[in-house]
Amino acid sequence: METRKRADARRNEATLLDAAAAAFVEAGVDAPVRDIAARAGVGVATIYRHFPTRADLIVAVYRHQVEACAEAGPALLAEGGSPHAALGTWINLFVDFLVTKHGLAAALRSDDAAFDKLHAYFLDRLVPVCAQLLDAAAEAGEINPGTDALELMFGVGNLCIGAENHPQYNARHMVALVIAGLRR
Amino acid sequence: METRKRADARRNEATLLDAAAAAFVEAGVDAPVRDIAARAGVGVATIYRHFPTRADLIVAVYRHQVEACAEAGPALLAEGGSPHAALGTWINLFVDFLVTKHGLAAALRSDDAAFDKLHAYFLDRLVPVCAQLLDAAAEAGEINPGTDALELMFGVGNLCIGAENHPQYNARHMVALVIAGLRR
DNA sequence: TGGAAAACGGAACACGGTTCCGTATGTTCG
DNA sequence: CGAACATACGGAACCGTGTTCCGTTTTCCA
Repeated sequence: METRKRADARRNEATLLDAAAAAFVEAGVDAPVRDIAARAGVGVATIYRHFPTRADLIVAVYRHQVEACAEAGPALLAEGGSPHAALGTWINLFVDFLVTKHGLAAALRSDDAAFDKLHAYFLDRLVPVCAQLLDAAAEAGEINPGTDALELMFGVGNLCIGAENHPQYNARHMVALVIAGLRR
Repeated sequence: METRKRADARRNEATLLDAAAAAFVEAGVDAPVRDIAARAGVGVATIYRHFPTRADLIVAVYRHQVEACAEAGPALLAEGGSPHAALGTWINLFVDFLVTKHGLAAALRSDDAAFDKLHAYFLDRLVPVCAQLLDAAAEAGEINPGTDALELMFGVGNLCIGAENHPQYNARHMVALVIAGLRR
C-alpha cells in the first residue's frame, strides 16, 4: 500500500485547495502565495510542500472541471448532430471555462518553466479530445483536414487571454471566426 | 520654441534607445531595467527620467516600424487587388512585426496599467487602418460586415503570443483561419 | 568664470517567489 | 501509556526586479 499521509497533512491540503480556489476567484490564478497561505491559515512553506509549483496547485483546483470538459467531447459527438457543430460547441465549452478563470489563459500560454505541468496537463487531457472532433468533422467532409489539434487549442487559448477585462473584446467572436475558417 | 534639452540628456536618450533595442532583441521587451541601464552605461533612474513607463520605451524603440505598418495599409489597397487579399497581406505584416519582437504581443495584451500607453499607441495607429481595410472588403462584398477592427486586432495580437517559442505553434496558421472565417 | 538649474548614479525601498531551519505534532512500538 | 522517531509546520531570510529618493555632477548662460 502507499505510505499513509499524516492526518494534518491531508487536512491542510484540503484547506489549501479551498483557500486557493477562493483566492483564484478573487485575484486570479496569480494570487500571491502569501495571500493563499494567510487565507488557509498556514505558512507559505506548507503550500510549496503540497504543491511544489503553482501549476500543481492550479491543476489540483481545476482538475474536475477539466475532466468534465474532456468527457463532454465524445458525448457531443455521440449525440448524432453534425461533427462540425459538435466541435464548435465543445470549443465554446473550453472558452467558457477559460474566460471565467481570471488569468488562467495567460498562465496557460506562459512559457515559464513553472507552468510546464499545467501546459502538459491541459494538453494531454484536451488535445486528444479536440483531435477526435476534428477527425470526425474532416471525415464527414465538413472541414478541410490538416489542422493540428494542438495548434487549434493553443490558438483558442490565446484568444481567451484578457477576455474578462477589456469589455470591448469578446473572445467568442474571434473563436467563432476560427471555427468558421475551418469550414471547407 | 520648446525648451531646449541639455546636450547630455539628448545623448543619453539616444544611447538608451540603442541599448534598449539591443536588449529587446536578446531578452525580449521584458528585459530587466538594470540590464538596459548597464548596457547604456547609465543609472536606472536615467531610464525612468526619459521613459517613465516601460511602455514609453517600447513605443520609442518601435515607433518607426509601427508607422511603416500603418502606412502599408492604404498602399496595399491602392495596388488595386482584392481588398480581402490586401487585408490578409496587411494582417500578415502585423503578425511578422509581432512575432519577431520577443514578448511584445504578450506586453500588448497585458492589462497592467503601465502598458496602457503601449496599448493606446498601437490601437490609435493601427485600428483605423484595419478598419479601412475591413470596410473596403465589406463594400466589395468579400466579407461579412460587422466585424469590429479593434476586436480583430486584439485577437490577432493574442494569437501571436508565444509564437517565437513553442515551435509546434505557428501563429500564422491560426491567423489564416481567422481571415478565412471572415469570408462571406 | 560662477552659480543656478538640469540631469545623473546608485543606494534604498517595496514586493513577490522560494528556501531553510528550528519547532511542533502525529504516529508507532515497546 | 509514553517515549522516540518521522513527518509536517511556520515564518524568517534570501533573491531578483521594479520604483523612488537624494546627494553629486554636469551643463549652460549670464
